[in-house]
Amino acid sequence: MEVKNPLYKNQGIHCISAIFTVEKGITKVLLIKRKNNPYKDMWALVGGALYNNEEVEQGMKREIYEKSGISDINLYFSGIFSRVNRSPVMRMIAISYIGVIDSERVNILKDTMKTSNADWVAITNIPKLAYDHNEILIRALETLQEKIDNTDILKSLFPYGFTIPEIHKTYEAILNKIIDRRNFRKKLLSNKQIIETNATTKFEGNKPAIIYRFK
Amino acid sequence: MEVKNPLYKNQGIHCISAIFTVEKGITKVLLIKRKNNPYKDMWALVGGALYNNEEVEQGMKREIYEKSGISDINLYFSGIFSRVNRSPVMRMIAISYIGVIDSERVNILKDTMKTSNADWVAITNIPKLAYDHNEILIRALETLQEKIDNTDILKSLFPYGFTIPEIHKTYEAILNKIIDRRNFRKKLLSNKQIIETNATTKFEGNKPAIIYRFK
DNA sequence: ATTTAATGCGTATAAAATACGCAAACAAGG
DNA sequence: CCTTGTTTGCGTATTTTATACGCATTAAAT
Repeated sequence: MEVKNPLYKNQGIHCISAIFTVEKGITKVLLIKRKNNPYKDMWALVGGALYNNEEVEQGMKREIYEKSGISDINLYFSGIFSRVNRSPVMRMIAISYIGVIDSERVNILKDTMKTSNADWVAITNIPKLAYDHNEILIRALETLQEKIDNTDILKSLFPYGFTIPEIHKTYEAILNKIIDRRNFRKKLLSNKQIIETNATTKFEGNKPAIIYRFK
Repeated sequence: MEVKNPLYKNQGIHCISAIFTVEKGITKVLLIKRKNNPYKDMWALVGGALYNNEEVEQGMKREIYEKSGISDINLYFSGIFSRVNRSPVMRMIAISYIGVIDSERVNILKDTMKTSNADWVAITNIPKLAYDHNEILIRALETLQEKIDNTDILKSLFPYGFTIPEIHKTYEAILNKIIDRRNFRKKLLSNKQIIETNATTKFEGNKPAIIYRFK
């Protein structure tokens, strides 16, 4: 069967991911620099067009892998962006997800088929991005805050273990507000997924912190 | 600019809505009977293809209006369904929303350009639907339960007022579990959006109930 | 030894959720 | 007219969760 109605021909899906990390209490997002038009040489969130032979989440992960090298990441739905002229090329509807990763665990590809650069950029320092990616990023930050308590976001940030002060600082960075240190500890340790190791930090000029890890 | 890569040509978006109501403690969803192929004469959720000149939520509301006559409804995002062959015609990605309405407030169109019938069907009695709409409906029911406490869903079901026993029964129907009557009352009345009228129900063989309404 | 700074543990209070007792209001039936 | 059956409406007691905050412990620096 062939569709005749031109009202819905040549639509496409953009799979856009806001990939976050937190470095020393600074929330950052992965941006790539576009090699091609449209928006050549502009910074953008990671993403691209969905292929006809793949599902949306699969397309997200392929784009993430192709443009950053990241291959193992959990994604969470964030939003849909369908302004009619959001792409100058053809009608494209963006579906956006968020993901979180420990930036020290991965080496980001700086040059690929379609990107000439890539970097973790503090969310307080975001330039004008391609397409409507600034808007997508704003929604992504809200999603990040909404999901932090009921997903493995914190776990993704500390694959090798963490101290309570470390993870507390990260939590505050994501929520962008002060959380009582002692109450945070209590809530965190009531989580059965967290186990204490017998290691501690050392040589930092004050009391060493116990290292925990996620099951 | 023209897109050459055939990997993402001729994709389309399905805007699919699961519109719910609750009648006497029975949760029901609006189904329409398709007039055309594919899936001619099968029941389906309300929806259709997004036009190139409209945004997703706009397309949802247009489809709802065209196929049911409902024109005033709040929608909440539910899910994305992108199985490669979910449509036999061309590559279509479904975006689904839920909405809730008091079925007594509207007259559903039974015959339109594209539908030969329409009805409120109890969720325990859903037939095999067109496309992947059974799957979309399962997700929609989850969304309905997730959103009931933090949206105007209950308000939509009682546009003219309600008694506590009525709304309690509806709440239990949606969550599909027993909620303590007295605690539900307390929680509901702590909501500042609810005001007491000086009317009560009458002549029902027991104590009359006070009629409340939403601001 | 003392100071300084951060960690780890504890208690007290407030707010929200849950469990459940019981009187008041009405219709129906003797 | 009084009793029975049923549902509404209001109340209290308990548990759980969230919030506020005091203070001793540990280690480096002096």
